[in-house]
Amino acid sequence: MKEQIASLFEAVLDQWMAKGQLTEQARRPVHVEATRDPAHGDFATNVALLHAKAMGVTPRQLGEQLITELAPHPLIVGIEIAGPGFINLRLRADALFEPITTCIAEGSRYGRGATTGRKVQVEYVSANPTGPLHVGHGRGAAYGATLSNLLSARGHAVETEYYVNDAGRQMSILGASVYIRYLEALGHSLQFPLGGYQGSYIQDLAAELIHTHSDALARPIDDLTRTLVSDGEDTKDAHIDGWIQSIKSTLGADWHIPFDLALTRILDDIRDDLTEFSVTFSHWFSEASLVNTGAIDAAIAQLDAGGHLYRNEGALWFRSTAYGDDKDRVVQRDNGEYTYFASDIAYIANKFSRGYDELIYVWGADHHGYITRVKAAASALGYDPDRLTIRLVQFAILYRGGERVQMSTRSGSFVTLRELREEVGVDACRYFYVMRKADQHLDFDLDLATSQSKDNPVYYIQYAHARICRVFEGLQDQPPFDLQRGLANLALLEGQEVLDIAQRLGQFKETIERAADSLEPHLLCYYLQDLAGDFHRWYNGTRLLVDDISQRDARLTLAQAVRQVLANGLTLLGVSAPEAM
RNA sequence: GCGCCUGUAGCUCAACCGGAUAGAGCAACGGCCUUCUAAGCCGUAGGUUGCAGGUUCGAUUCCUGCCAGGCGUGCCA
Repeated sequence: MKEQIASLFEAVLDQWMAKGQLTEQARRPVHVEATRDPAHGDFATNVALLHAKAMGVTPRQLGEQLITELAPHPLIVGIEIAGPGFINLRLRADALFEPITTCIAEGSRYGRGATTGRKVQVEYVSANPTGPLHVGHGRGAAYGATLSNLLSARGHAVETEYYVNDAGRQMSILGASVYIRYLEALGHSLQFPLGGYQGSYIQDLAAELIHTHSDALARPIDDLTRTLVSDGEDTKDAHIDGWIQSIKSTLGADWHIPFDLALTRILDDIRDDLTEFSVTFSHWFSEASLVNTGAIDAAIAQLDAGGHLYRNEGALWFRSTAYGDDKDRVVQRDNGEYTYFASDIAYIANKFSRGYDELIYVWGADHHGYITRVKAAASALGYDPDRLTIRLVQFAILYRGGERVQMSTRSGSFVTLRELREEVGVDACRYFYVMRKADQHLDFDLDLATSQSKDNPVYYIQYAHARICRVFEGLQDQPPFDLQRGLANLALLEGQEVLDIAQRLGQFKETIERAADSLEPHLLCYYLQDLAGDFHRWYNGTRLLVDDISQRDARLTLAQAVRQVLANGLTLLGVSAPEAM
């Protein structure tokens, strides 16, 4: 409907341009919006305000001219100029019910856009597989998944990806941690390194290693520790690196046994964890594959050929300052090892080579400093950095009993995503994570999320859905519901509440578009809360199952449309739409 | 120091790429259940949108400066 109205105005602007009254430069797109105040009619546009100055008349004068030249439309029954120059339009009552009809016709597809042909990749979570996901990863997971759903509903071809950091130093530390725990469990006396992974899951993995390999992997402790520097707050990095080196050289090919065990088990755990959270990926991309296929060498060679690299103090540097970075970045250390950033560069090249129109990265807010260098790398590789979008997700702060829950990875006292899910449930968890703008801190109130009370916004929406389901259950003793009869009698619907609902239903699609285009899923949360509120208000004052069959079915048709949109919206959020509560 | 983000009701947050009287929820107060779930609804109260300028018909929104808070600023990953 909006599009129809807008095109009427566009046609007038076209005429003006043809007659030379309006220049290309001064022309603005026509924006039609649903009014907030019923006194302003049903729809309004500010075209007159936008073009008045360029055309040398007052907005109200231009409005008058627009109205007289506007082609008549059978559904527009009122048109007037108001305020500083808004044009308010009033539609025939049955036209306002159009969203109901469309919603019923399209069902679960209602709200989805036509295929855009745009290919988008969303990479998110991508947590190091060195331990279970914690609550910080949870927000990125919920945000990325919901965003992907929205982009898909928007009509884009969406692929999702988890980048597995299975090649870096952190993974070596993980493998070493498991191996040291393994030695410990076999009775060797040693001090577990400060720089190792402390969590109890490491001991579990060591126990599994004993189960499968007995003591076959054990080596004399003195051989392993001979060259180690002492462990301490200042030397823990050197200490654990020493361990890694001695374990690798002593174990030789057997090193991959504890390493692969740890990687496989933890990655499986992460995958299960996310699946239970309704978060799945099209691809799991291995960083190690970039190493093995020579992709890193190739990418670095490409940068070198382009003159973007130089040597300094033995290291190889990328001149990212040429693209606005604060300082140049090392891609290869003086010891010959590539940095993590080198993998990132190869990964960027790999992604672009797969033909996506847009690459979206979802990162934790602590990665803020990496945006510039990654975009710089994309530019230096010859790609358009604007096709690469990076969204930062701020951390969630948990509150329990009004107190902030302290979390520390080091002490192992962090809250895992799994624990959070089990405490508050997937539905509340998914909803709470995305209900706020991603780049803002999120106060996650555990008490509120777990409370089965009216204060809990996710229940408010689900309750509206369940209520509608209950009404339909009440039909059992009555003549069956006839959808066609309902659609034919929509004109019997009365009251401002009904108009509000119909208007809201009509905004579902544009809400999805807006949320997808701005990468802000929280808009959908607010929309669903508003729609649920519209419904509760109507329901409270209107009995649906009345004796008059025509009236009854008209009301049930409206209820059905609301239920459909609530279900469609909740599905996009990864939240269930319960039939009973 | 530099860079980015954020300042809106007592609290947590909205405000449709500049629009009409800045909106919800919670907290406070007062009402509504013999009728489809009261996990609901209605009403009252609550604001100089951090401060000061600028741009314009119009600014919470855009620009500048200041104030306050957060994050980032490793040959770490």
